[in-house]
Amino acid sequence: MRLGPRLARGFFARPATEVAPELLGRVMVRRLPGGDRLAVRLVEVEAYEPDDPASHAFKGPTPRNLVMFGPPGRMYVYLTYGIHFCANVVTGIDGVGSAVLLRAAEPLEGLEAIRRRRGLEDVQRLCSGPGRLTQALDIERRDNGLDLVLGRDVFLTAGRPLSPSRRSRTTRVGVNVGADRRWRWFERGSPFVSPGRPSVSGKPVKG
DNA sequence: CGTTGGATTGGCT
DNA sequence: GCCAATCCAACGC
Repeated sequence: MRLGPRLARGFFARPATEVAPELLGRVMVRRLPGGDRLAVRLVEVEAYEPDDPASHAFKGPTPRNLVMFGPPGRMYVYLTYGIHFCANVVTGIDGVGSAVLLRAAEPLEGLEAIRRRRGLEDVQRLCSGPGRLTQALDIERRDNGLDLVLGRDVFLTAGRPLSPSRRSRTTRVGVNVGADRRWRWFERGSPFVSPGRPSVSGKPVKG
């Protein structure tokens, strides 16, 4: 399986809506304390821009979202619904808050280790959602702020990016404000994409 | 200081 | 389809 070279800082130093679709087909590598290596291929992402009311960064820096305002290429991890962690890649320029949420992936390496972590056999559901992906890769609060460009424990490699014709684009999942923005991208036809339902234009997700 | 609700998931009706 | 789980940042008083 081709991992390719690491993605460089410059790759992330662009608007989230530009970086997000180009992350499809890239490989996320996770080195576990025991030495095991996990690798997954990204198949679903969402962009969160600075002027985006759905973004954690919309109202300015807070202790939680501070990493989003730091340099690009770092990982922003937060706890959602008190239960699940979500992993993002920080994008744009230092000092401005933007990121790409990693929503789903296809396991490439360490399948059995991932199955054990998830307590689940079905390959298609191992990483098919933001909370599932972080559980599969053992990403939690302690990993918030890790540098994906220079770090050893988590990083991204070139993989094989998807041509635009193999990408699909919709509104984002679970978003109530800024629901009209079509900032979710995924690999067309992939069985590893999350089952989450995109927001409907003009209507909130819930209610 | 008390309340609210969320970039979700899995289990149950 | 419905809803509980479980934390805590954000916000109102």
